[in-house]
Amino acid sequence: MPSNVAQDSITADDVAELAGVSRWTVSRAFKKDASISAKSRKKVLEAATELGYAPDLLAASLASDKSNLVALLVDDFANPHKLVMMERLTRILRKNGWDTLLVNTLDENDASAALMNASQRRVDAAVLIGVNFNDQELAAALGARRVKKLIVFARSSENPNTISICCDDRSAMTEITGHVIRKGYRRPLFLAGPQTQSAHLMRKETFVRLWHEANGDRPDFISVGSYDPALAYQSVADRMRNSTTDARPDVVVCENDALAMGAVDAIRYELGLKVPQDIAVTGFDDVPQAASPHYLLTTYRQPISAMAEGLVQVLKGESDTTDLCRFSGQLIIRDSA
Amino acid sequence: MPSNVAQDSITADDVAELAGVSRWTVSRAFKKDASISAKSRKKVLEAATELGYAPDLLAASLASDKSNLVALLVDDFANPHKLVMMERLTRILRKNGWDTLLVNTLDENDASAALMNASQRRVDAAVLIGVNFNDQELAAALGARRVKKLIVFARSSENPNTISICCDDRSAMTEITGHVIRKGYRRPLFLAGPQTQSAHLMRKETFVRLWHEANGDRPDFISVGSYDPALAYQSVADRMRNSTTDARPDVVVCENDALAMGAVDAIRYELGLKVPQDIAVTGFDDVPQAASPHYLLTTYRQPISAMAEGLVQVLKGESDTTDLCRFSGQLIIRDSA
DNA sequence: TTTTTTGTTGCACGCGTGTGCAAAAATTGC
DNA sequence: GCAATTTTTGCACACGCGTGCAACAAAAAA
Repeated sequence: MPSNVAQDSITADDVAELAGVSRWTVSRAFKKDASISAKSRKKVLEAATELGYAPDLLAASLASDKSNLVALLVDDFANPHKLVMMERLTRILRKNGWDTLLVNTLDENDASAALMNASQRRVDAAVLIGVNFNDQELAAALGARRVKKLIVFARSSENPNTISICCDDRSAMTEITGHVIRKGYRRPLFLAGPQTQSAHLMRKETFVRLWHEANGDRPDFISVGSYDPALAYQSVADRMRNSTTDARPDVVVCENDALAMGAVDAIRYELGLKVPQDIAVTGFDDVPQAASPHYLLTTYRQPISAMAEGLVQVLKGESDTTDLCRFSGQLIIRDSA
Repeated sequence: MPSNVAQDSITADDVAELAGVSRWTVSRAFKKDASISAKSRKKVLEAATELGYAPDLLAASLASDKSNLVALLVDDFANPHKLVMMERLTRILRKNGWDTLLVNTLDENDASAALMNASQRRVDAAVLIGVNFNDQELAAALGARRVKKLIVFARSSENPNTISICCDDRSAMTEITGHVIRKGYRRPLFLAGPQTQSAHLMRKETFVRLWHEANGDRPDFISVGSYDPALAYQSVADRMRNSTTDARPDVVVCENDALAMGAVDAIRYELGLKVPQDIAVTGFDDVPQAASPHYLLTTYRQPISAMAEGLVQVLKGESDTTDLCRFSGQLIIRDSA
């Protein structure tokens, strides 16, 4: 090999030389609101285009201690709603300058290992959209100051060190309950997900309380180990197979659409009954499949985009923190109830 | 503030001091197969645990020119199969030391902008699991040496600068076609996705060719603009609404499950017909929903995990490159055909 | 024209780690 | 017990860019 000229990576120095300015001016040309004349910015950008230069975000992160990276922790890939959230979050984050590190926490025994790993990449924040996070572990991870901001998305969290961005579960469930009561159903069954974390109990408790206030009795409920339609199918089938028609619920109120879809299928294909004539079903999330003619789920749509914008505010440090858990969505009434 | 002691970030220097060794020994303690004595590694690791130290991956990437980061480009969030692939890829990549940058390319007018962005983070490779990638743009992005490796996952690509990891579409479709022919269907309709890229045509062309060889006639087909069940629903409904029973297809062979699910729903809820008695349907991918009693799709399961392991081989630079497009999956026969 | 103000540019230093090589220590052979 | 090995350790330098400040030029005011 004859010479040792720099081969692939062009740096700001190269651009500086070509543009006839200093390296720092190059840096400024790429920074919005930087103190630089229009003339030299133009010079620099032209030189950059000619050389095919783009700033190295790794080096920038190291130097500025801001990575513009957000870790997205997910542990529940059976729920199609996660796909919706990922799409919305990645898009809106990107629009605002953040990239997304997707972390699958299914294998980790605890989320803090994943958090640790994310922190090694200096993420500006970790966003949890999963379900199985132990509040104590989160607290520990934050205590060790491993990650700058910890945000629980689309779920309420009681952990004071955590920022929760979600819609008002209580008022949402109140709408659903009101609809169910108005429709005149008499024997509800609440289908809940994992009962391990307190944050998951809100929807159930709200429903149970409101129902009791309205009708005097306390609705029955069952829970499944994860938000998986197949599991919900099994649970509902097992539960109802031996019920007499009289003892059978006439409406299944589900914690979310993933469970509701399993419930609908079980009612139809396992019990041979009709939805909603024999048993009605409600969901939560309004996943795309909920609108299909097969399900036509009555459900509740969270304002994911607005919530994602709220997340951006938090990242920018411009949030009022107070209203982040009071987003309100929309009850979507379809045929299933 | 009285003193200026280092507050949050503990570096290798801190650990070195506590362990009584040099910073470079600390570095070695965290590197597998490094030349270091068991004794000093133990000392270092204990000190690290005590201080809560973890190596900074940003600085490491910068120094070593290896980021252990892979960009995953996705532009198709309506297809539930993407969720399966993301889960599998993130898990297996992580197990092998790579983190995943999730890039939503829905908004980008072209994938090369997304590639550029990923390259600024020095990703070791970009993995495409989307659909709307223009081969010319890919070539341009690679030509500018913006990204080290470009991998097309679960799709074949003719671009020579690209590494394609996928199952053998031809033999997979041959299995499906064989099943359809053996079942004795007479009037097939092929339901295809976007017809913009040549890589998408393989399944259709294989089916059409084999069918023609077997039965002499050429099957009809329609295509939809994206792999979205709702779109497939519309297309199938529009297509068949006015068909007489005789002219109607008796089997709809779909490019994947997302389309097949839309087709099944259209047949049932728009045309009021039965699957498979009136019209049969086949899919591709074996998404979780395909196994639900509502669809029971006859479909083809790709060996995603094995393919992901193949991807790891490529990342490690240990691949034989040849067999990467010859993975073979499994025909899953259910009730829909 | 001189002084003040505003706008623009250059630079030393730091961010936290890896690499390759040379010095030092530990181990082995005779 | 000494030399030849092998293992282990330390170090200068590099990675590419941002920050804060000081120097400089240009425009505005006097």
